[in-house]
Amino acid sequence: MVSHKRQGVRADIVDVAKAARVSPSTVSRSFNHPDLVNPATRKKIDAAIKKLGYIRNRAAQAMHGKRSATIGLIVPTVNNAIFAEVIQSFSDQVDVAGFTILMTSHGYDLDREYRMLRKMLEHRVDGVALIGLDHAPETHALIAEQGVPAMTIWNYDSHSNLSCVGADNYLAGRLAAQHLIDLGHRNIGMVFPTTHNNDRARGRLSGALSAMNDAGIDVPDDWRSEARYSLAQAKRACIELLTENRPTALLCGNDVIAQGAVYAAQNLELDVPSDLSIIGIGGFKGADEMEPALTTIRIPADVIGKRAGAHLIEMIGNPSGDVVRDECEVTVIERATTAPISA
Amino acid sequence: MVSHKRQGVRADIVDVAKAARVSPSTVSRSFNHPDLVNPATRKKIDAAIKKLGYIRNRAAQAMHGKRSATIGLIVPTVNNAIFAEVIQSFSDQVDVAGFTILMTSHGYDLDREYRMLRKMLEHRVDGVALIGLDHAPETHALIAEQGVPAMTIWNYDSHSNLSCVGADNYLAGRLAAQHLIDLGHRNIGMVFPTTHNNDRARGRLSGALSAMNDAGIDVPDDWRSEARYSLAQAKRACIELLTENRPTALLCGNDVIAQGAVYAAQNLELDVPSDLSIIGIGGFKGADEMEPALTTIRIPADVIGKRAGAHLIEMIGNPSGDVVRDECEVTVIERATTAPISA
DNA sequence: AATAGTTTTGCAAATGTTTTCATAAATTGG
DNA sequence: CCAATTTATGAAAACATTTGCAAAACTATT
Repeated sequence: MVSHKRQGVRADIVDVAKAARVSPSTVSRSFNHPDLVNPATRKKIDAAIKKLGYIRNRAAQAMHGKRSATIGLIVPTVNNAIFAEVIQSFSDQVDVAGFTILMTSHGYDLDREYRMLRKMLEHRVDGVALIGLDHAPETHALIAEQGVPAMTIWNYDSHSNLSCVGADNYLAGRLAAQHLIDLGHRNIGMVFPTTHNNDRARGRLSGALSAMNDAGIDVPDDWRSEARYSLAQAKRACIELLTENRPTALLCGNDVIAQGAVYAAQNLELDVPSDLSIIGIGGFKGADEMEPALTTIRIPADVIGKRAGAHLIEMIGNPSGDVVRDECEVTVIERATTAPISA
Repeated sequence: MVSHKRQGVRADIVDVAKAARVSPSTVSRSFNHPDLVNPATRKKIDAAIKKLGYIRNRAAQAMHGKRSATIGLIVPTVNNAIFAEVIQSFSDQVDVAGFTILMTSHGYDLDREYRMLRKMLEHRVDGVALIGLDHAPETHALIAEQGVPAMTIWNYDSHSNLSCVGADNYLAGRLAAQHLIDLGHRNIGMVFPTTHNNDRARGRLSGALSAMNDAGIDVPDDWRSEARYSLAQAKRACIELLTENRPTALLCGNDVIAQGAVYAAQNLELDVPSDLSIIGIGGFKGADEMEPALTTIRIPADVIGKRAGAHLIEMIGNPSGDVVRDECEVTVIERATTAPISA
């Protein structure tokens, strides 16, 4: 019997070559440029691969300056319906192009985001995707310095220096406010998440405020409330707001808060929408299945994720260095939680 | 001026070595065994690293047979509150140990899961985590053959041949049924997701059925309904079930279905819990914030993810080959959607 | 000041691929 | 049937690290 490599050791490209009686180069070519190798030889090689249970080593490949076939995805948190949706569609999109996702979360900590980016670069990802446009200066610097194709997901900004695909949150805020104004509301309460390190919320808020301002509507300070991302918190904040004041409508910075607002109204025995109109922003999947179905400004997470993936792959394919900015349309989805003031 | 490497090319460990006037080996050691290098030298090296913006190459490291510092995570979908929660806590846990997650989803397609596993192995992940215990035979074979530390998350099974950490779904099903039975219910409808390729649902269903059987309760065929994972679908299924029959309680295979059931009841003007008790299984974060708050069997996603991460890291550290099986406790959380039959 | 012991460093080989270049074999055209 | 192409393969260098081994530089001990 011919001498074996010791058991339990993973087969190697040269083991495969030996077994197929060809050179390692040919095996490598059979993977990467199948058209350059004789079909008959390829068959022998495939047989050897199967027999030995060979699994190619991407690390070795990446080391060769070739693509690592990975894309870094850095998100604030996975545990959030709306991010989960983008992540899923982004992941699906890059998967078909043969990429695998390296994912980390930073819990809205920009320093941590920077560290995660470094980690990704250590793994030599072929590209990175981040959420939103708020990043530490070092993060921007590192991306520029390393020249890695990068893409920010979720926000559109016509002046961003990083490529971006997403929605215009300012516009979303405006649309939400405009919808309420169009229905005749003048006394509008606002419940938003904190805008610190959160450009989404910031954009929405200032958009909403500007629309209100244009319509000559003033929002008193105590008609504005801040809620963190949690149904319970949102509900509590809304109950508080509604017991002290009595706006005819509530503009909520996201759908979770809006849902909390609906619960708050139910809790206070206010009828939605006849006593109180409620509008959210986001359009997460469950929103039209609520009772009553939520009126909201839809930000199309699936489309955004998908397009972000496509753009990033394109950028990896030919790194022109040009920044791409792709605006995804936001739409007002009128459902059952808003009604004209007269009703 | 001394000749430079051409601009724009990433610095390399030998560039750093040159800049710090030491050998590449020393630089490498300074990363991997800092205690073996003189603090003064280390300082010089750190300065050089900073100056050149050097980022170490994990690929090259991995190629050396060392750890790749990545863990593969293969899930059915990210886009599901309950998985998102496990993913997050798993990810946090392995992150502190320096690992990065390579993540893919397969959309409940076991063939695709196998392909994803191969992909992970190509990247030489140090370990893999899968969801649930239903996998293609080739998946099991590949894991065994490659000897990669593997862990299944979400289900506990005292006889599983793969390491597992999770809850006993059979028990969860039993507890849910028992809770209703204890409240005096005898006419119990059941709404479950499809049990094909879904061992979670299968376990829960058979657990529930066995408890009912023990109590001498029979569930007629038309009191059982199947709903896919979606609020809208669940709601529809429940409305259908409730218009044709009038059980006093509904046992739902997961919390999303339970929430759909609550909506269905509201839609039919049935009061929950006085006209109809509803119990879910899962305990997702939003459940206690619903109106009314959902009674459910809590399966502690965060604990499961965390412990799974810990176990897997442990297995990577010393690959004894022993399978670990860790059962996480399920608890009935009695909230506002269940009440005694007499009420 | 010489010896032994310890700490710190460098050399060179090894890791698993891909790729360039060269060569051999097969095919085509005259 | 010979030259000119074309196609298929192999040899060897390259990629960016890590590590075993040995040498060199210190310390401590006498």
